[in-house]
Amino acid sequence: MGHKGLTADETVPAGGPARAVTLHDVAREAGVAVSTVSRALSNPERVGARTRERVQAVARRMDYRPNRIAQALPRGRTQMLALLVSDITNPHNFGLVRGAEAQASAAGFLLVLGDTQGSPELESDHVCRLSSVVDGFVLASSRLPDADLLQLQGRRSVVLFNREVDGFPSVVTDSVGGSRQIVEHLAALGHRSIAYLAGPSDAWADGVRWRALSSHAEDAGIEIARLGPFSPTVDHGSVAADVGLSSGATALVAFNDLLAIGVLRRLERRGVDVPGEVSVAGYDDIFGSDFCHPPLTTVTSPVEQAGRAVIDLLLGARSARPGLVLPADLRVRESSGPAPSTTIP
Amino acid sequence: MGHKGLTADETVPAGGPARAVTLHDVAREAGVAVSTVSRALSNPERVGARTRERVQAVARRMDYRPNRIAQALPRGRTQMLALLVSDITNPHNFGLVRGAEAQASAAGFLLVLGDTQGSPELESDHVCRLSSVVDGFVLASSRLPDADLLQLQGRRSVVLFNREVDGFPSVVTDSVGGSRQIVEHLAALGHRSIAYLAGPSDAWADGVRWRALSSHAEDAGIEIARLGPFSPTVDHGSVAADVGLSSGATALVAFNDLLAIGVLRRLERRGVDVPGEVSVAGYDDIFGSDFCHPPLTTVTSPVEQAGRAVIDLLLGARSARPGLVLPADLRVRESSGPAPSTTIP
DNA sequence: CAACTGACGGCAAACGTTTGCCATACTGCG
DNA sequence: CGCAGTATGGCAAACGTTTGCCGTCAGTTG
Repeated sequence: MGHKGLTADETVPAGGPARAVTLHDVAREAGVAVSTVSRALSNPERVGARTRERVQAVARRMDYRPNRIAQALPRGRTQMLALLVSDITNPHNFGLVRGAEAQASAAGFLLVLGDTQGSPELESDHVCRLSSVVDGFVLASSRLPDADLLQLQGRRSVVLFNREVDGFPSVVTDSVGGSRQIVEHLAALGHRSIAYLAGPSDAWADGVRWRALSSHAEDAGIEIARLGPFSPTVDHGSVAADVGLSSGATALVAFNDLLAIGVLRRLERRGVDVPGEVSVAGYDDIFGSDFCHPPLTTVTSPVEQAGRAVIDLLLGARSARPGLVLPADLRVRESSGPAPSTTIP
Repeated sequence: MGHKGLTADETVPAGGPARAVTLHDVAREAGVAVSTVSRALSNPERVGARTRERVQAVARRMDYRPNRIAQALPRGRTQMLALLVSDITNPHNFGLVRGAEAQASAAGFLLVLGDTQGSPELESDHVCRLSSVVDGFVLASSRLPDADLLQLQGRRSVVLFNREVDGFPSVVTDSVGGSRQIVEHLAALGHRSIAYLAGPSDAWADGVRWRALSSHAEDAGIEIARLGPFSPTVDHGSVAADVGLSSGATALVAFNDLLAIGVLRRLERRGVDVPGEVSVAGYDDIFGSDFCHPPLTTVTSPVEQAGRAVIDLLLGARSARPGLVLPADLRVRESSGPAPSTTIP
């Protein structure tokens, strides 16, 4: 029979997937047992220098690549991690995904991505299908009930992003600090009445943001109303804008930038002057927030760093502490300005 | 020892990952052989009705979930697919990822995501690490040399997105049609000199777009220059804008929208009137192209559909033909207008 | 009633690794 | 020279599944 598994100069244009080189092939070629090859490659000090050299040379020459699936079985670990996000098309998640992918990849792990589309059922589905495949989960903005999370934690390690549950390592952006800054900013501009355009009620961040906003508003003697909930998409910004405007508030704070940008677009189309008649602010500082019209005042957070942190936590790196809160700072742009009443004294 | 693997009402707060229920457990409980359980679940007509019922009931009661890794070994297929993109933070890819994830997931496949950061080495790296794990690859905007692709195809099935190589199934957006429409549009507005702000020279789409633009420009008797290459990011739009402007062209066509948006931002900051002094156009119609300032004239394409198509192709669905070209249409917005010389006759 | 047929269930060998344990051979020491 | 101790390499059993093959038993047919 012909050679096979040479350094890959064979041309197999139509052929089915050529069988990969296995430990057995290398062992046969090197004249040793498979176990020896296995050790020579993954546990080098366990085998004599002479054989080690020879085996490694043969393996290199034959272009041997361990089969990760086969490794995973006896090891019980797959070196794969899952990242579940609620909306893969939300730019907010891009940075998270990239940070996580980079960090996982640096640690020799593969990242499996899942899009839960904001549905707890789909999320639960994904978790089930993945739990025999991955060593751990990153659940970003998870909408799973606490009980389900607890149960999952029994089988796999889990890290939460932008959600806090007792007993879970998590990374969150400082929504309450951000909210405080929003309120202070609006208060300083003379706003006395704010409308919060809420996100999905099962989104953890929605509750946190609302509570922080309302408590700080109360402290500052500012009226605040919660409107919605609205789907956090640009499209649904239209409804939100109309509802917000009719509430009579002079400032609209949206659950996130997707919604805020939608609001901005709607207001522009309706001919409402921003920030002349009404100010708008959001959360996340997503791609586009800096060049929409007018540029959006929003709470920014180091999301790529969050992606890395979340993987570190999952991998049990000492450097990452369980309850990491990433700083979130208000970035003031042109969508917020003095309250209308104060401009006409 | 206590029960284990019951329907999951056990609370293991601190415990290590509880061992999962296996075929053996079910077999023992049901008093049959493992092979019978296996068949009862995945090949039901192969086993008698009475036993089948019983086994299935036991499996359900014990909450048995097949271990995908263990299944993959004898089957030789993992039911996982890889999607490699050159830049996960490019909004253009969001739709692709979502479409692909949805379609894969619908077919019972898992999607492994890789970010190659535009580097052929990183791409090759990912491919190696993934090839024992996934059943197939989607390479989006791959920068791998043809030879490497051919070699990979020998081991795994491969589908290309936005790149065409002989012998490979691929999905591309109709860059040449889009380019024609750009040139026609600009010509109709009186432009006589265009600058193409090129992307990375190893990007397949860059070559296609440039050739299509220049050939149609020639046909229309329009001057066209290729400037760059530029990194296709918003940040590098600044350089591109300056270079483009100094070329004296009245219209700038950017390699993609990321670059185009960067150009727009730079021009606005420099006080250059768009489209009064210069028109700008791009490709992809990404998130943000419709609300940047001014809204960008660009070539749009059904990218989520592309994501689905690419998976269909990989899975060998009959419905998807090997050389799929998705329509790309020019979306005219405010960033393009009459050439300056024609407005002052 | 014997022989044939098909349905059904079990045994065991894969799949490609890892790893505990054992046998051998070599080292150095008394 | 004999012994203990150690370095080295091989055997074989896992890991959890799938699947080819075979035996058994019931049902059918002549």
